[in-house]
Amino acid sequence: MSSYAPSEIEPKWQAAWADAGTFVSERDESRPKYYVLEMFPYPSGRLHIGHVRNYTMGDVVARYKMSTGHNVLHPMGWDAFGMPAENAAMATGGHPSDYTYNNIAEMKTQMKPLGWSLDWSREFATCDPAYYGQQQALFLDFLEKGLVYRKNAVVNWDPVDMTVLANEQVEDGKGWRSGAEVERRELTQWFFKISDHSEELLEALDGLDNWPAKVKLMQANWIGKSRGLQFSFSLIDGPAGHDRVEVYTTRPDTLLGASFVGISPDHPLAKQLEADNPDVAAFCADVRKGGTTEEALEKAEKRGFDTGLRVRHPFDTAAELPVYIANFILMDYGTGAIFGCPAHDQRDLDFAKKYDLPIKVALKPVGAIEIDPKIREHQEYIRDFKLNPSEKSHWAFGDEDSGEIEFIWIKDHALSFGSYAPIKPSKIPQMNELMLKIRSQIGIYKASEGFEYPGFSAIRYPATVSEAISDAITFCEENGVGHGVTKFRLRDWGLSRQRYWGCPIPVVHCDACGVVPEKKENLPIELPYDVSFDVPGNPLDRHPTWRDCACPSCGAAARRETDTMDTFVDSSWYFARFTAPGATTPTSAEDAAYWMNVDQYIGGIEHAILHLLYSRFFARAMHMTGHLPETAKEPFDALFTQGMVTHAIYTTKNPQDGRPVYHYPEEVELRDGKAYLKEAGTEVTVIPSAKMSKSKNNVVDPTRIVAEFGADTARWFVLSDSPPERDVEWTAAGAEAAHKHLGRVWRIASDIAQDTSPASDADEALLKEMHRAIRDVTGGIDSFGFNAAIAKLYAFTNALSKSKAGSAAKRTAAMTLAQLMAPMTPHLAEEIWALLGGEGLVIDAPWPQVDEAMLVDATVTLPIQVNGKRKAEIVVAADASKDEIEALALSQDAVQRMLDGGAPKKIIVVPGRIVNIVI
RNA sequence: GCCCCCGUGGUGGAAUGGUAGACACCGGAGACUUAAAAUCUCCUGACCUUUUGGUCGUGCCGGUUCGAGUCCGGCCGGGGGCACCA
Repeated sequence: MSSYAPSEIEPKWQAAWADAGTFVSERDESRPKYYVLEMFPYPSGRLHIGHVRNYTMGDVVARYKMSTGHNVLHPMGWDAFGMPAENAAMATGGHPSDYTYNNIAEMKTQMKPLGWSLDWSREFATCDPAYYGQQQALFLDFLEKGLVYRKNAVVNWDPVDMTVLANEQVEDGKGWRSGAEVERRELTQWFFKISDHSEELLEALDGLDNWPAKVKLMQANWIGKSRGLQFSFSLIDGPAGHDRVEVYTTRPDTLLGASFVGISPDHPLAKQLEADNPDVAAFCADVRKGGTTEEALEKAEKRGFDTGLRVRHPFDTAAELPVYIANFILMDYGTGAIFGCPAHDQRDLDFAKKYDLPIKVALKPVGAIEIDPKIREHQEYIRDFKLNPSEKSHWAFGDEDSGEIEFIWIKDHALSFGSYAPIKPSKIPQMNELMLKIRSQIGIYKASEGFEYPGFSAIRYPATVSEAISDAITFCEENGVGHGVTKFRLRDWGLSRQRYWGCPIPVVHCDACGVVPEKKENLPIELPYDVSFDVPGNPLDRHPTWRDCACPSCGAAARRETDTMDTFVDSSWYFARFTAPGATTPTSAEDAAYWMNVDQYIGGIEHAILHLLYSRFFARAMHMTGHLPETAKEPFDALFTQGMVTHAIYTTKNPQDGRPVYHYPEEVELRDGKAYLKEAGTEVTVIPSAKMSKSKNNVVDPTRIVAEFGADTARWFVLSDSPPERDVEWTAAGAEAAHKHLGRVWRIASDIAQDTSPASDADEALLKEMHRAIRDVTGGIDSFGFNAAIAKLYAFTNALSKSKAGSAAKRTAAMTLAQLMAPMTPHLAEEIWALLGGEGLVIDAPWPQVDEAMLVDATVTLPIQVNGKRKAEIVVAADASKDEIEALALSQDAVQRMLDGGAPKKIIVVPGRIVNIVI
């Protein structure tokens, strides 16, 4: 007998599907459509095992939906613009276009052997002029609708290379090539007005029932709706044109604790002072060093410059507050100016300590806990006591000598005060209990003595912080201090990139007419091929002729925009383009109406915010400009975010310099639970579950796996070992086990094909097992529980292998097994289907149906618990009454022993589940 | 720094609030074989116990419940994102 030979059967069935045109989708109004999409790849040229997992998950869904009568759209393309191609051109002298298209060809040859049910007839790359030309048309329509505009924005500027850097090109605040300290510099840039849609993008999240809750939460946090107070401090003797400082605060209830005002270095007042005062200019230049990321700004040491200017407190006109220029205030958020309340904000506290500013306590609890008046005298002890050094959110303040604690501070809940026992490590448990007690009372607070404004504290006995905020806004409005406003953290989407390998922005700069949109008939505005990458900066800027053009408005000589689009633009509508990839407009109405929305979208959690939010915005903008129907405003009906494929790293230390040396898995052998180098015998340190990285030599190459074991093994393994949303660790042993199992299935099926045994009384048990398998596998696929579905397939295979059933029942069971495996291991399934005489292709066969009658058992096993601990087990008829169950449960030896002659207090019988006896 | 997620045997993991460890890997024992490979069968959370059986056990500390891996509060540890990587 021959053996399982994937290298023979896989190409055979791939050819069969291709000949039958199985995966080419066409509109068919008579069948329900199903659009399954995996996030398309960047063409790195190297298929990664992570791609294999991502596309196999989509393939399982696609093939399953084909078997349930759906007209499935499952396309593939390339997210082909971006920096790696330019970096490669700079490093090796090639051209980004050649690099990209070669990579696409290479990756496609690596993808085909995996047997995914992709409709390659719809393939495109975002760097195809046919695609980006339509993107330019969309841009022009958006521009006309007022969805795009220009404004200044900050970029990372490398002063040596004279070029803009991406965040990933900034390392420790320095340019990756030049090593020069990066500066934040303003440039005029194009923006999409996504912020106009903040409210709607936030509210519509509620309707996305089949999105992971965590993605929705991340997006909601990103959009960052907040209610606060906007008001102005009047400036004392400010420079001309600056008589007040407008601030926005989400904590107006702490206004009485204000001790300084901070403005962004990019604030108009700061810029005025910068022009007038060299010291200010020096400070501003200094804080502009470093990258633009929020992380870099947050982590940077908080620094300020005392401008010498003073403002008046709106409620205490005798109090004057200093105005600082501070490096942690963003011009993009709120008004670019804040007031600092050190008593109730950690960052403000750090700042106040550093610049010796007053710390005014504005809030305190009222109620059971008495306030110790010594508190204010002991402010110098702030942070001198920690209840637990690792608990950053809890602070205790007090008298070091006596050990008396006067109050504690619980993060996010303003200040809480108390007077209680001395602190000693042994007392910490009691302290925690006390803190919990205080927690239950916090929020009932008022302004503390000494910082009151008549009328302000009187109104403030709200139950929660949010009520306090809302009361404070009302109070301020009534007293003519500012007004309540709603703000969003979401900023407009800057799409300009000063780079070559992207979609050119189709506008023209004319001396007479200004910024003029290109005419649609001139699209696509194609990238010139003859460019060089030997010097940094944008080759489009340096090109001798490309910029030259005629003004679309007046016809005079003009210059093209040389900025290209952010690659997120490319990926914000490709899903719509797949519905009509050849259309001469961005979309076609019939195709969009039929195929949209994406029924199931699958991709990495790393795209949870930006890509998905931008796509949601784009779908709305495309609807506003007539390119998508109203129903496609939320383009992804269901979203699934899958985990990474990880692999152990094998490392030893270089004896000379102690640096790590990374070894390929093939160089390592495992013995007695330890790892050794095969040649030298040196013991190797194993770092499990690490992200794959070329430099760490732990990348798994799918092409090699397919060559060694076949595509079905690779597909089976990436689905089998972990829940899809979690990371899976690739192990050689796991891959071999998967391969062995598929070989076993093949052998079992071959044996059954030869079997002629008559029907037996084991038939029913096997068929019952089969129906349970149908139920569980179907449920597993429906709920993205692929690993659970595969576990069930293992169990069913074991049952089939051991069954003494006759050949007819076994054949039925094996053919059903083939069908249930077909979404995961389609080649093997086709082979078995054909071997056992199945009609046509298994992919065309209707999905097996569960016979409910076959799922019912006559008896049921119930565990018996005593006080929640399992003590015995009883077998009862499925329809046994509660009384019968109770009686039988109580008669168990183990139960009698526990009862020791007494009577149970209570018996809980959960039918079909469990019995719990309370004694 | 801010936001989000995760934590169960030697390993990956399973478990509508209801028998923790399904299924698989590793390991062990056996069958087959001249032998090996392949294959097949059985065992495999820890501790105590001759068997029977018992105790403990889902990162840590508490809480809710007849019953908690699951729900709640507080931590600890690991990972992802933070707007020019895609």
